Amino acid sequence: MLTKTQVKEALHIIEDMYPEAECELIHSNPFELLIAVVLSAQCTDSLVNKVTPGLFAKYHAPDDFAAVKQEELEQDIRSIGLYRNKAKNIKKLSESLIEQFNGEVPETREELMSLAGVGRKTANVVASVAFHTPAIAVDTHVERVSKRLGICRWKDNVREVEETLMKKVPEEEWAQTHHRLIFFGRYHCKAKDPQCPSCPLLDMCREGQKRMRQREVKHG
DNA sequence: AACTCGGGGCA
DNA sequence: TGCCCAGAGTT
Repeated sequence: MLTKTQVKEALHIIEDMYPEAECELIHSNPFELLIAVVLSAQCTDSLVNKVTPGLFAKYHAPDDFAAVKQEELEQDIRSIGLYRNKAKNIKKLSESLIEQFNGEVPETREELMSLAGVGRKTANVVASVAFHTPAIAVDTHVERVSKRLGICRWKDNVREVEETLMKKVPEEEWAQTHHRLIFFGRYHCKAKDPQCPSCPLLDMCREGQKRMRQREVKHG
């Protein structure tokens, strides 16, 4: 397990790898952020960012999504893929926002998670980005990178990964940590094809060391 | 913990 | 073609 100091160093190195890495999920209000995060499931943000300007020019509040016909909403988000499920999810989410919170996006993680179609990851993103509540959103990249590097244990579940990160990263860096690990996981520490030989974190990486040893054996 | 959902993008 | 993608709900 990496120490707090080692984690800090690792995050610093990652930041140098992606100097312009910024949060792509910034929206003018919590509702738009919430919808954008739900839309981003199983696809990249750049894809979602293609439809959100037009989408939010047309829909401004939960009432608008609740009122529109499902087929029409499907067409409005068709280009991001999985559009039938996502249109259905957004309508259900909007309806539960109206029912439970009078159409206002709640601020706590617990309240956010009580909404239809909102799980731990989405709740943490919205709580942290929109309401500046200290939280770390753990998605598949964050989880994989944390485990490979040795920030947390291999057997940790999402909740435990989250807790470990919160312990080892200063609170003021939680939001940016999420995005650093995402970029690193997406472009370098890839799920099926990690680029260990060219990785600046190799020296401190548990999984990287292991993979390099296996590589040596394999190649003689 | 292991499925199910299921479309666009890219090699 | 085949494989992946910044998840959530259900069993």
